[in-house]
Amino acid sequence: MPSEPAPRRIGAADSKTRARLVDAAEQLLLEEGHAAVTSRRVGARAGLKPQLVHYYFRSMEDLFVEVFRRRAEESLARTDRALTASASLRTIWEINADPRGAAFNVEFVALAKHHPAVRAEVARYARRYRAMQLRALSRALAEAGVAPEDAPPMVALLLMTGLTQVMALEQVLGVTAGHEETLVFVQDLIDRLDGGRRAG
Amino acid sequence: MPSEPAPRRIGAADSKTRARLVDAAEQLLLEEGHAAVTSRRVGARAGLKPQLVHYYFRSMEDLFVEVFRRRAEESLARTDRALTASASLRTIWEINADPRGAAFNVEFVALAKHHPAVRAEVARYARRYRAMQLRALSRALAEAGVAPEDAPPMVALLLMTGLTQVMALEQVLGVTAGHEETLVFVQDLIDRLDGGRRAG
DNA sequence: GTCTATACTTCGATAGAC
DNA sequence: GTCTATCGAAGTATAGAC
Repeated sequence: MPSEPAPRRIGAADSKTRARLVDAAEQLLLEEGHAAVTSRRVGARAGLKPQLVHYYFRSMEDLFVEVFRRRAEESLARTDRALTASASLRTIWEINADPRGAAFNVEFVALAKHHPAVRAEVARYARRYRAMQLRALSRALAEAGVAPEDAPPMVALLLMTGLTQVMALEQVLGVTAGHEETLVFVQDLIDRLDGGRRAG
Repeated sequence: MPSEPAPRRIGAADSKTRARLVDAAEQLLLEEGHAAVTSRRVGARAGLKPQLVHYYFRSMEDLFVEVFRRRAEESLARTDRALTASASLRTIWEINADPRGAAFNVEFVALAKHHPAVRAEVARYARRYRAMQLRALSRALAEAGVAPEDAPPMVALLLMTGLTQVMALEQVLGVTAGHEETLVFVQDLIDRLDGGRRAG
């Protein structure tokens, strides 16, 4: 049987040096975009030799996946805590409207289009996040007395997600016409629903 | 006075060769993402020497701007034609739901984050497109008998834009849970509004 | 007005030293 | 288990020939 072409050795996953490289990659990704995340620049940012990137990660794609995974897990945990503390419509909206992570999304969606490993990881996270929010929103809408026929939780969730994402994205471009008006409208709606429970 | 540092000569804007380079760049952008749009690869795709890219464009960023501008103008013209022919809610929705261009958006938003010239061009287009749609949607909602207090046109437009964008984006990831349900819901709503004009 | 020869930088990756 | 010396390929851009 044709043995594998001698895989090169990869550093331990719990290495301190490895964590520093992931930190550096994350910073570069946020500040300058994924095109700036090269082994040389990551090494320089971490104060380490660039070759170490290739020692700890089989490829640059692997490094991207690791950066994403770390942030995604943290984000899921934070959202879970917030929803456990309070599952009101207001809380769910605020979690969605939080612009942190919007810059990340832009970079990782672009990466996902052409890197299968990144795409798989982003998709996995998107599904978990969606399911978590859907559970909370279903309950919150029911408690607010909104009938599922009038506003199916999944439809409401996609509308909310889309709205916050498009506004975060336009913020980057400096296009903010209508944002304030829309935020006021949505928050009024939520106040009415959250306040007047079982009122319709 | 310190004269400019000798700008190098740039090819004519109406050159046939130049158009071929823009075509090649557009193809590469769609197929493999903006990271694949390098002078070498654009040249190869066009069947030309890579140096020609630098003859016709002062920088790679200029090439990106040109690719974007060409598509954006075409898209604006197409939308304008569609809205002139029919300004119903259904038409406006269908224009938005058209997934063509979604792949482009992902690439150019990522580029815009770190290339000022691209950002300015994308923002300019976004504003024009938004204004064009807002005019049409305001009229369509009024004709359907929807009061601006119940559904302000700007709010409705941002919701619609966000919804179609987030679905197009998730399509790329292979995450389509809830999409069908949401499409049916929206289309039912539109049918009711477009059909029962002045019904409320 | 058009194109090419060439310079110089940076890239990802690996083989082998400690 | 950790790190470095080094490679070949690919990147942008310009000066100068036609």
